[in-house]
Amino acid sequence: MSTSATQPELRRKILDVTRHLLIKEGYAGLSMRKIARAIGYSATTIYLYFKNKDELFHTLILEGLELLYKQLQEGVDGVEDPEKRLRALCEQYLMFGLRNPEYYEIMFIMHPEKTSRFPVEDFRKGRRNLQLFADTLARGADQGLFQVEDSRVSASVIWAYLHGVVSLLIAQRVDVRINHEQFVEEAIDRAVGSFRAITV
Amino acid sequence: MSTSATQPELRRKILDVTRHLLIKEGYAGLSMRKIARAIGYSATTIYLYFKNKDELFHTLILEGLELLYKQLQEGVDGVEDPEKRLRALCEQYLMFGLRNPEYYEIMFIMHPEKTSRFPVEDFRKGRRNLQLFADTLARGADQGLFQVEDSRVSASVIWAYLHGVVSLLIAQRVDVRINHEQFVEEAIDRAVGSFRAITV
Amino acid sequence: MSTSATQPELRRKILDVTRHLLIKEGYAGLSMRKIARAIGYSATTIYLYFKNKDELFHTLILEGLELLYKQLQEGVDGVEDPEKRLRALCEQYLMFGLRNPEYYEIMFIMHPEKTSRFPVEDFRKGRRNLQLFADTLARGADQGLFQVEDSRVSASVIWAYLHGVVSLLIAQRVDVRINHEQFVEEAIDRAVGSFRAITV
Amino acid sequence: MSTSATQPELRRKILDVTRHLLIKEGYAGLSMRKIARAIGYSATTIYLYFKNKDELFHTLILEGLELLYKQLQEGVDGVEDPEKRLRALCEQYLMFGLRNPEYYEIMFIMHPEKTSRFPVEDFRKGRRNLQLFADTLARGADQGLFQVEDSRVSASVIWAYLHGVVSLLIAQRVDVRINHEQFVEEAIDRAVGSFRAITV
DNA sequence: GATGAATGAGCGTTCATTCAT
DNA sequence: AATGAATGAACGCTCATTCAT
Repeated sequence: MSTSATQPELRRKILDVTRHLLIKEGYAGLSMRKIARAIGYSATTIYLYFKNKDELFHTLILEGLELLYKQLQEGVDGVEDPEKRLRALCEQYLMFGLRNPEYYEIMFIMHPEKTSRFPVEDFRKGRRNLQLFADTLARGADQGLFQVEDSRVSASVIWAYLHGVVSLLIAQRVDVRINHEQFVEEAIDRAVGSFRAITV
Repeated sequence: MSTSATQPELRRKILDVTRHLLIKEGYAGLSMRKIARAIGYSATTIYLYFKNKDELFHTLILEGLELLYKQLQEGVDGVEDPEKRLRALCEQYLMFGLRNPEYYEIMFIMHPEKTSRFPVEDFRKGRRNLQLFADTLARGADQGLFQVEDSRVSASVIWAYLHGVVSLLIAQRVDVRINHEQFVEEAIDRAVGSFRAITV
Repeated sequence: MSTSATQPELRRKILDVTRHLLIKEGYAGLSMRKIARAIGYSATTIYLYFKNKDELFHTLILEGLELLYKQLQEGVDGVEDPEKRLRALCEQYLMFGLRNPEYYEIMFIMHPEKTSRFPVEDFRKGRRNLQLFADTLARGADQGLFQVEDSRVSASVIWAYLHGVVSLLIAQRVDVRINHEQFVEEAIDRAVGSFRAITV
Repeated sequence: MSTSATQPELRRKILDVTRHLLIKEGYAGLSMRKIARAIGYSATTIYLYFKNKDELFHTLILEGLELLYKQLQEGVDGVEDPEKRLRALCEQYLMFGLRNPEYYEIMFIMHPEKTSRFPVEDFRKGRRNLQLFADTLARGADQGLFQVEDSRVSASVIWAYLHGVVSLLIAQRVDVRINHEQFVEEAIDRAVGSFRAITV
């Protein structure tokens, strides 16, 4: 698929190390040489496993999107009630973002100028995640539980909310004197609640 | 305040040009030499007005925070009704972000690796903006209109929501097939609505 | 002869592929890895057949000189008249250069910095080609048909003429608005004619 | 004209050093770093005087073409007799090539793959030199002294001859046991002679 | 008040080559 | 007979920054 697989463990190591360096350095600050130093190999070696920097990051993006999709799916597996499903999606999304800030950074925060160089395949994978939200919203709307006009728009709105929460936390921009768990919980509550149809 | 102020107009020009270049080039793509070329002075000259690149950007961040504060204030000026105030704050915040993506980028999106080098002063200025939300929420809660436990936490939540909306839009991550105005409007509606106390 | 000959067909394939790649890529743009990819073997394999890049090219140079010699010989085979022989040699030389620009490039155009590393053997082979010209000139002079003082010098002169024609054409330096066939023909005519003894 | 002139002597020095390194290293083997080392400055400094490697070489090419033109012109200045003019042009051309092998290398030997990146301006300058030959040939033909059909074609032919002589000598491919002066002289004699109309 | 001159560090990438298997 | 794994050196180039004037 990508440059001959040669030694799978090292390939894995490169991906993992890159991922972790991303937290400290960010995309812009991360160079092939730094990655090489961190894995204890020469910079040239990385090119045995990835055609170039873009491909390395593209691989990480795909992995992240895949992982997120799996976690979202598992989160809703067997859950029938639309609101419970929606809540589960939100929780899974936040959990994913907070537990995998490195993945999150390249997946959703990286500047579009860089992003645009990656194949559309990525975007398709990304949309699949959004669709999970849209489907759940649509189903809830059908059952009269959610107040939704256009499920795709609403899914984007809730995604934006969650994205805001994750990215502020990752960037350590939420005041330290605030209880982060309480913050996250309230964010979920209100996000989910904002879709609830008022039933008198 | 910072490096001998010598010739105020030039200092201003540097800041403005930098800000405008930020839109086109992004932070990573912006170099001192490019700024120099754009203002028609030598690169060295910039160092007469700003100690280094960090300080230049730090100044812009402070300006942005100030500008945002002013716009938020103006938006609520004379508006008494808490919900209308909250809505106005949301609208102003979004408008600021979407009209000044350069400011927004360095203020709220830039990687912490960069940010951490900036003085705490910035964060204080940032908190002042959040406080406007908190105050409005608190006032609404006092009047029984909002359902709020800890106004600082809730302010952070609504800020996160708005931040999500702005940053997805700036990063051009919102599906082009979605009506962006509708998206923004719904985002505001739900965000504000999520604080409304249910009054039967 | 050079590095254990192991599997003759593969050795042959490496040489041929290299030769063909030379046309597209030129010497500078040609790397061992590209050759390896083109023959469908690993880069390491080439080193089983050739000590290093130099030896590979050296082998090609020798082959080229050999091929040129054969073609020159065939061209004059059975031709008795000195002027016709000389003309045939010129034609064969030009034909060889224009039909095998890859060979020609490494044989006669490549920078001496590279060439100097090659064994003198090559130059001996090269001289043999020149000798064909010298012999023909000498014979013509003996018969009073050519005006030649030192046949080796004169052979070098005519070689230089032909080399100029080939290398300008290969390097695409001859104005496109000029009829190249006419150019080549005139070049041969004058070159041959310049040796003709004036017989009134 | 090209990157700010800053310190003219250093700019000159870069050009001269590059020119001389070209003999030893050839175009392909010559790097910005090598040039930098040779002038005793950092590689970065070169970029203060030339936008990039291409511009540096392009400047040299233009200089060379200019210099050649001047020498050709001076050589025929005041010379009326067409054959003497033609001979003078040949002599000047050869002298230029042999005395400035570095200029000659980039002007006429460098691979077209590189050449094509240079502006057409260069080619125009190059054609101007060829035109001097063509004009002289045409004039001689008008006077019935030269046997010329198409002066542009014939000029190309004589240029090819001369180019062959220069490039073989520069590349040190002419047998050392041959008297080079004799070789050059004979080359000129025959080249010029080949245009002479046979007058009985 | 402004700049010309210069640089060391770093970037992504390619290369010929080696060595153990 | 062939290769997978790895590397040091080099490439063209850009960057933020310094310093003397």
